[in-house]
Amino acid sequence: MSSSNGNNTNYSFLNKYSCSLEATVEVIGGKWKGVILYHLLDGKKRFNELKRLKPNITQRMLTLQLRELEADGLINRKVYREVPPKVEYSLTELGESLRPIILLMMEWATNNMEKVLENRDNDA
Amino acid sequence: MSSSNGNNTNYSFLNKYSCSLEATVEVIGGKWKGVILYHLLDGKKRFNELKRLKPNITQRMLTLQLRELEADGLINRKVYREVPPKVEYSLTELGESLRPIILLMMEWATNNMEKVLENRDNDA
DNA sequence: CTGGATCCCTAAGGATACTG
DNA sequence: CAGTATCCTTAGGGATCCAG
Repeated sequence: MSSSNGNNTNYSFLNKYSCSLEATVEVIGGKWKGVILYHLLDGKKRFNELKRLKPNITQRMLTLQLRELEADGLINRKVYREVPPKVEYSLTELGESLRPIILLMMEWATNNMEKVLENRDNDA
Repeated sequence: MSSSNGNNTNYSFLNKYSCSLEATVEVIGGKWKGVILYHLLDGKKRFNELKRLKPNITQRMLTLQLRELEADGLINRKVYREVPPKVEYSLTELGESLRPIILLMMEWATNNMEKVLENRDNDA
């Protein structure tokens, strides 16, 4: 039994989150995290590349979200010590494991978001 | 061609969101929305049932999130005019369409959240 | 039982300027 | 180029009490 070794090594994260879903939402739920991950799905990107892909995100927020994604182990940050500086972000294996979810979320919006907005308008 | 009829009826939601993913995140990204949807996956639930399933959500927040989900057309709210009051929430077809995403998010956390928390601890 | 109304507070996010 | 450092605003969320 998994609980025979004193502390339960599996699913101990449920101490922090009362439900698995909460955890995933927290990990990719930041306003820009999902989008960043999405853009990294097709390969590594430099800081300014990401900023160009999302012009309405501020440098500050981009940096913050990248740092959090890095701290969670979802992305790698590779610094090239040159002048001018060059930093490349890429998905870790853990980040890669989110691919199906990201793609499904993209697809869902494409197929259903119009309806959602119609519904909102109707009872507005 | 889809653009031949003057205004593009498809994907007009991209005026509001610069990326499909942002849209989906907004729809299920509320702190409790995903969890509520999850609990509705296996059938309709009453207000207090949901509250019992998530004791740490306040009545106010539960009400608010339910209202938003309803406004987006993801859930139905059926009021039984009796005393005491009885209200049942259930998924609409649109809400049902989120099932694969919800389940995938659950599964992802189960398989990967431990690693995420380890990563966080390590560079904390 | 299912909320609504009110008050409050923190953390998420944004604007702007500066820097190695 | 790839960030920090400040300052500021707001919306998300919580606590509590009231009500049909």
